[in-house]
Formats: sequence, structure tokens, C-alpha cells
Amino acid sequence: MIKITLPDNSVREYNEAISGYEIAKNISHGLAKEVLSITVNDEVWDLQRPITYDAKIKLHKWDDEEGKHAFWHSSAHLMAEAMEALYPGIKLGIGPSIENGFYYDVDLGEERVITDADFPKIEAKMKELAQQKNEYKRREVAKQEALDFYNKKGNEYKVELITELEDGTITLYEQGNFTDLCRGPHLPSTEKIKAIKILSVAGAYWRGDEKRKQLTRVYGITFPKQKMLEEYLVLIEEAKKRDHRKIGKELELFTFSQKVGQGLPLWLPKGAELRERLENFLKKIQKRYGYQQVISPHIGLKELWVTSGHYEKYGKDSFQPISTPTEGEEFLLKPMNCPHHCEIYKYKPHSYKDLPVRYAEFGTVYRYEQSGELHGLTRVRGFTQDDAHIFCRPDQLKDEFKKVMDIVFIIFNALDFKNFTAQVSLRDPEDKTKYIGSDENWEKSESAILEAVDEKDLKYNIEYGEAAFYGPKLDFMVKDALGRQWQLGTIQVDYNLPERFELEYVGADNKKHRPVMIHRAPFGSMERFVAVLIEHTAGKFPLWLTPDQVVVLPISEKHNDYAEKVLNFLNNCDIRTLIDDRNEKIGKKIRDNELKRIPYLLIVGQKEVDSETVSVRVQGDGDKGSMKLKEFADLINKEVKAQTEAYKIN
RNA sequence: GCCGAUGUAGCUCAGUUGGUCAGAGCAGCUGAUUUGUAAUCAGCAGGUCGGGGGUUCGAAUCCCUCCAUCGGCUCCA
Repeated sequence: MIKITLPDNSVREYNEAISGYEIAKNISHGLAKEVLSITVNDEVWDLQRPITYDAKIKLHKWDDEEGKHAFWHSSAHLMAEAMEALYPGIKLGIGPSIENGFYYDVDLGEERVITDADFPKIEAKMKELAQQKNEYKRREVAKQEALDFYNKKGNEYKVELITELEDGTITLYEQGNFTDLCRGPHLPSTEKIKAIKILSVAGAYWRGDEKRKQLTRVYGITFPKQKMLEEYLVLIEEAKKRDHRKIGKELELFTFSQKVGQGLPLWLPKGAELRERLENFLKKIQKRYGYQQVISPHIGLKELWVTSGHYEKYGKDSFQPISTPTEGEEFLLKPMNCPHHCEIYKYKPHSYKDLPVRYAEFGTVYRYEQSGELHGLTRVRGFTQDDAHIFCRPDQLKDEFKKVMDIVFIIFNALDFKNFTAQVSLRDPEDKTKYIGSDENWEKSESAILEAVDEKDLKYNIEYGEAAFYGPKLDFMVKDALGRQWQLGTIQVDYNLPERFELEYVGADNKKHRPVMIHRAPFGSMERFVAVLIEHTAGKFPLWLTPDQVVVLPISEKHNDYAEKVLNFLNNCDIRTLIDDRNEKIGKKIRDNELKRIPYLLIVGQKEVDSETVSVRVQGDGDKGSMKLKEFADLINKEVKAQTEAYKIN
């Protein structure tokens, strides 16, 4: 008798071994049609694998990660089969499922390349193979058998993988004429794979090691329905339209210059205005939370970074020191603001009563990122952190953490990031030697973070081994309007710098104690945040933030004087207003300004002149009729107030 | 940094068996028009075809090299 416990704790009993697929069929035919994989006692299995003992199970459909994983992993095998058929003699590396789809790394051998032009061929072959409805068959094999199989094939990659596996745990999967070393799980058959798209091709090092051979990585995605593929492709198109590099150019927010250097953004007037508004917004919040603004220079003596330990760790891969005409003097461009802030902390002795001390600075830093790594505003070589360092007593850590989280929440709410989660990065429990600071301190701070996120009711996941060497951290991820995930703000505990800079405060016991330091940047960096904001809003920023709020469009030159009056009136009401008095037809002016994503367009002609009104048009939403000028100004101010008041932005 | 692709006017892009191939649209300027809710018409101007070197009678086009951008990999204090 085998007892199968379902997620709702109901129990089904079977007389003999039974597969996940049979269980699903038992429950309902509809379910059996949709189910893709099964979790058996915390292990994900193939549906057709017999369960021979009592188990807790969960059946996975497309909507579950586990279901998609099996689907895409099976698709990777299908693609490998197709590629083996099309390119005889290729050697397969690894081929996992990823967040959106799957890839396979292959060694094509000398003088063979795959380009975009080959994609249709691969897709067609995959479709042909999928339609054969081949079963994915799992087979447990002895290590020697697996080694023999791949040695005979001359595939050194698989041989290397197998060598590292333990005998008795090795499985092969077969479908059609294709065999692959694989842990599974897989779909019952290729039949379910209906819609196929090869997405891209790129190079990737074998096992991610840049000293080893570079393989060809082919990316693809598949779906159980053609319609789902089409929707996915639409989403990709939409993402392309929202690319911050494209919108940044269209809206004249920022640019790059080859002459200035790669990865060094130039903020244009509109972008600078937007950024400044964001900075002022955060400054105001920080003031409420007891932060003090400080300012520090862009360079510092090399010695500063030797003290902090960063020179040893990153010196070789950073911008190299700046030498002065006097021999022996070396300065570094600052890659971070912390050491400067530590020195600010040290300008006078601190009492335990003074803590926490919170120094904030929009500090511009320079990091030598590898050239291939640069990307728009999200990865640059010069950027401005919305940085602050909190120096506090160990017993204040949790409270300070919660306060920083409040600031992060205010920002996310004000900018309409409704969907966010956090990642708590803790020590690797297996190896505690690579971290600096006492066990006791680590335990205290890790539990402080965990208590803080619990008390703030934040959705989070824990990553062990992801902590920095100097302390645990909390990172915030937001989902944008297209469901893409971005990492923004960060809060990090640091035991290293207070030690290295010998920071102190005098306790109630009149003895010297070491403060704890918190690094935090709710935006992350101004560059990255603006990039994410652009992609989130598609360039349609909230009214309070957008560089230009209103544009006045006179019907003809005869109405320019009145338009000028409207312009001045609104600007006097602190409404950021432009005028478009070009000699163009009104339709043209509307089109151009709609494309500039200015939220309100005011059309003024003879009617409006006579009645002292404006005709209001909302960006993307058409004509709203006319109203008195004063009435319009009140409307705008009310809307801005509604957006800002909840967070006391202004 | 590595693999692959790309680089033509401010923007988007045509233009390769090497020979009126230096083009178009938008933006800009000038003029006409004086306009009522997403593109008025005409004219003008604008590029050492990413930089440098080479092959050739002749190079945007072929080769080498450097730079930058894009897609990945690796990396991200």
C-alpha cells in the first residue's frame, strides 16, 4: 500500500507503484492534460516515474516554476536533438532552463558558426521532432557506462561533468534518437511543445571560466500554445520600445560621447532637472529621518583605500592612481564614499548619546567596469550614489534598519513601484571563515535584519553565502510595469570599516566602543534608478516629477500673445510650462508634443482668447474640453499635491 | 577583458559581383500659408560613409588595426 499525500493534506492510497501522471488522471482528465511535472518529497520528478513509497506530492502546471522548468528543460533537449541532426559532430555542453526559456551550449568545432539566419532552420527541425511525440525516457546508469558512452562520442565536456558525479546518481534521458546526460525532470513527451522560437546566439565560456574554451550558446523559448508565444513576443517588443537608452535619447535626458569616454553619462538639461527633483525629494525625506548632508571630494589619497582594504581587493581592476607633479603622491578617484564618511565621523569624538549619526551625500564615484559590461545608464563607469552611512550602537541596528526600510517604501510608493520584494543575504553557514567580524556580531546583525523585515511585513527570500565579506545585507527588487525584475536599493551592515578606521564612541561606562556602520542607498544610484524609472513608466513620469508639465499651443500666430499670458500665469503658479509658438498647424503641434510625453497640452485660439479659458488635452487621453485658466492651474496644483502630500515630498 | 554582430547627415535608415553611390524621411533654416485637437506646401543647407593604415587606375563597398555601440559570457566594493 502506497500513501500519497496531496498539498491539501488529503491522502490517496494505491496498491502498487504509481506515476504522477496516473495520479493526475485519477484526480481529473483536465488536470492530467495540463500537468507537467511533480514534486515528490521535495524533489521534482518526471510525471511518468513510478512512485514506490509513501510520499507527499504536488503536481505542477505551466503556472508553477517547476512546470515551466520541466517544459523548457525538455525543450533544451529537443533543440539539442535538432542541432545534432543539423550539425553532425557537434559536442554538447550544458543546456538548462532559465527565467525565460532555455539555452544550450554547444561546441560547433572549427569553422562552423550559427547566426540569426540559421534560426528558422533549427525551429523547423525542432517542430518536426516535437510532432513525432517522442517520449522522454529516464535511465539510471553506472558511472562507467556513462563515461564510455561519451568517450566514444568524443565529448570531453560531458566526460568532465560525469567525472565529478557520484556513481549511482547518474541518469540519462533519451527522446527519439537523442541521449543526454541529465538529472531531469522532463515532460512525458515532446508532444506538448507546440510553439518554438530561437531567440539569440552568443558566446559563453565552458563552465563560466574565461580561461577555458568558448562555446556557442543558443537561446530559445517554447510554449504549449502558439498564442502564448505571440504574447511573449509582443512583450519583448514593448520592452524594446521602453528601452531607457531609446527614450533617454528621444526625451533628451542624457547622452554619451566617445570623446568623453565610454560609460560616462552626460546628463542633458531635461535629465538633470529630473534627477535634481529626485534628489531633492530624497533629501527632504532624509532630513525628516535625521540625516545630515555632507560633501566630500571626488578623490582621496591612495592611503585611504589601503586603510579601507579596497585597494588590496580592487586596486588592480580600478582606475589607476593619479600622480601629482610632486613625486610619491598618489590619489585615487573614489569608487565609494564610505572612507570619506568615516573620516568625517572622526572629526570629533562621539558620545553614545549622539548616536546614531547619519551622513548623507549624493556622492559621485568611479569604477572601472569591463568595457563589455557597460549598458546605458544601468551599468556605467561614473555614477552618483544616493549614499548615506549610519554610525550606530549595536543595540540600535534593528531600529535603524527599519527606518531605512521606511524610506525605501516611501520612494517605491511615490514612484508607483507597487510590486517589490527583498533579498536577505546572509553568511554561508558552511564556511564562516571568509567573513570579517565576530560570530557574535554577525549573529546579532543577521537576526536584526530578519526581525526587521518580519516586523515590516516585507516579502523576502534568504540567500545564504551572498553576504558581503564585511556584513549581511538587504537588497530590494522591484517589478516594473512589464513584470521585469530590477535590483534597486540596498542596505548593508559593515563591521569592517569601523574596525579599519578605528571608529569609536564613548559609552555610558566611559569606555571606548566600536560603532556599527550601515551603508544604504534607496535608489541604488541616480543613473540606475532613472533608467528603471524610464522603463517602468515608458517615459511618462508622474506629474510632480516630469521635467515639463504643461505646453501651450496657440492655434495661430494671432494667439501667441494670449499664449504668452497663459505661460506666464502658469509659471507664476509654479507649474512648469512651455510654449510651442512655431508656425505649424495645430495638429502638428499636438502630435509633436504628445510624442514628447508632456502630460497636459493647452490649445488656445480665438475662442479661448475671448473667454479667458484654455482648451485642455491630456497626453494619451485626448480632448478634455475647456476651462478657466485659474481653474486649470488649481487642477494641476491639486494633482501634484495629491501625489506629493502622502509622502510630504514638497 | 572574451565571442559574435554593427557603425553612412542631429535622428531613423537606403546604398557591396569595387566604377554619376554620397541618397531618403524626420529634425534645422528661409519663404508661402494663419491654421481648432496626432504630420500644410515649396526651397535651402547639412556627411573627410566611426578613426588610422593598406590593396586597386578607382574603396562607403575588399584587407589590417584601433575606437565605440549592440547581444551574450565573465565581473559588479
